[in-house]
Amino acid sequence: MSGTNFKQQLFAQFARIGKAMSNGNRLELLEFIAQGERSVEELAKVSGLTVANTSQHLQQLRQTGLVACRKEGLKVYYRISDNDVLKLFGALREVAERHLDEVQELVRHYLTSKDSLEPVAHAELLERVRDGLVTVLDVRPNEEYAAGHVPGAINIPLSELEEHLDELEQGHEVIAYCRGPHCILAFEAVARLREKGFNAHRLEDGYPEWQAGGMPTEKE
Amino acid sequence: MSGTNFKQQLFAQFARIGKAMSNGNRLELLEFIAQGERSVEELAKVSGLTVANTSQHLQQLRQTGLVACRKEGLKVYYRISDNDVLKLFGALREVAERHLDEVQELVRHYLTSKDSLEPVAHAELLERVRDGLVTVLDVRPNEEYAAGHVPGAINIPLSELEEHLDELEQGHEVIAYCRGPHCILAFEAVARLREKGFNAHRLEDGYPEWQAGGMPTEKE
DNA sequence: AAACTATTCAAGAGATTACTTGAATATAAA
DNA sequence: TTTATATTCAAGTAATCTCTTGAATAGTTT
Repeated sequence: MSGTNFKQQLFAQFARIGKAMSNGNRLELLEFIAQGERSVEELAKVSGLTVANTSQHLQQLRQTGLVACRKEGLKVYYRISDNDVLKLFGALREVAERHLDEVQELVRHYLTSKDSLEPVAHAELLERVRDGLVTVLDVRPNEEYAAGHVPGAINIPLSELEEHLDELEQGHEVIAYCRGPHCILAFEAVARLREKGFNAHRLEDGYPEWQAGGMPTEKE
Repeated sequence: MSGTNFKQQLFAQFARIGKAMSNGNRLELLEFIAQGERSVEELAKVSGLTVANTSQHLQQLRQTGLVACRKEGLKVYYRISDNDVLKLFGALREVAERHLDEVQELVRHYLTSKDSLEPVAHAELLERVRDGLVTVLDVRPNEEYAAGHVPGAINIPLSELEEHLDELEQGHEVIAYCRGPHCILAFEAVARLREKGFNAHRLEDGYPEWQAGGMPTEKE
């Protein structure tokens, strides 16, 4: 039956997108690329893969239309091809965070393990802020920050973190927070900041919990 | 570095979701399930797979949290676990339709091949409607239908098609339309209706083109 | 209990995937 | 032209995936 045949061919094509996203290294590359155009070399470096391997993954992403590239001189720069790819990535992430026990486990483990993340309690944070010892970093999107945030916090959405590192003082301690304990924005911010040499920590819970706990807030 | 390790483990988990969606048969099953709870046997039948194979695919979907199931007597009924799974599927579909040439090719080929789909032109449709010969079927979501539709068209979103087949007369010719030439809702409706024995056809283009072409419209 | 049914489990064959290694291209600099 | 650099290509290996087949399990009916 040709209708069925069409359907199967169609789903086989859809599956190519799934396949492109079925490898952790490729997803990591995709996320790096989502932060802005990157060359193969840069991507290989941040992902820890060999250049050849990186190149092969990138070509798979390209063949399914998830990324596009342009050549400039010796280098080839890869970028996300379209906004809908980010939406897809976000949807995948959400499903994973909500339905995979392993993800929740993983987040909980890393967020609570002392030597890797040390969350900072609410009261403790206020003290440190008063003493002028810390920079509080809100990594949520601009709109959410504008709707209310921790007093004195500066806003750098996670996606723009690398470009705005100059707003943070190297010596200063940085405390990052986001939406809540299940939101991994803050974790990622801390991980990235630590890679850059910052003394970064994570706020226990997120803004909703801060607010619900009766702590002071501030609006734009 | 434990931060990097966390990240890689996290992406490896995300990749499990991609892997679950990396097979055409599984995606087809997922779509059937999205239309309502189905037993393994039913799913095996509509997909054309063996029962054992179907069961194995279903378990993969279940292990990644995309579907859930309940047992009732001898049968096991599978359902979509959550709305966010549908969002993910929709996002994947959109990316595939917009970025894979093969999908566009496939749709164009099947949509234009005479013996399988025969699109109906705008002017021709109006004539047939006037003569009371056809039922015009709008397969878009309710909101879109409410915002404007082809005069006299009835609205059955694709996802509810099977449940509302009684609104269509068997003998009557059915002309389906959706958002546009790249939207495959209408094609699927036609394919499914034909499987059920209806004399179904597809409207050339979709509602935006109909409107843009200066044809009459109607609102809720 | 015995027979039946829907589903799952287990093992195996063939295809596909991920990564490595070393060579091949293509562009830029000397 | 020669040399250097960034990327891609190609071949090979180990691991994984899909599907088939036949048996095992769990629940229903007789």
